Amino acid sequence: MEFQERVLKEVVKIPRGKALTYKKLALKLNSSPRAVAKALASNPWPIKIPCHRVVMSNGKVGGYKLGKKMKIKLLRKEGVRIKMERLLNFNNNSKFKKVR
DNA sequence: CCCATGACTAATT
DNA sequence: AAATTAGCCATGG
Repeated sequence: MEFQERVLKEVVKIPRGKALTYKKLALKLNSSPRAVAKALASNPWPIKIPCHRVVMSNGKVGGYKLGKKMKIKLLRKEGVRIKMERLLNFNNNSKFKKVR
């Protein structure tokens, strides 16, 4: 199974209004955050796959194929609160970052 | 096969 | 607190 496919399979599991970091994805896939990011950057279906729910480990939103503006807009639309490109309530150790 | 390139991170300055 | 630096690993040339 291709690496990118493994990444996307995980990404689709992220619930609405929540976010996962590149790092956590990488750990789960025994890879590196950079490799994960690269896989998402070449995401063939930026609409179908919710890759906007993958953020940086420091709480900043990180990049997006269609631009940060769009990424933030999508997250906000799902109820995620963001200030200065940074997610709020980014302080828990649960599997997914709970926001809202 | 070798090398450069990132939607990144952690440690250091 | 912001900027640099050194690792990271899948991918494409």
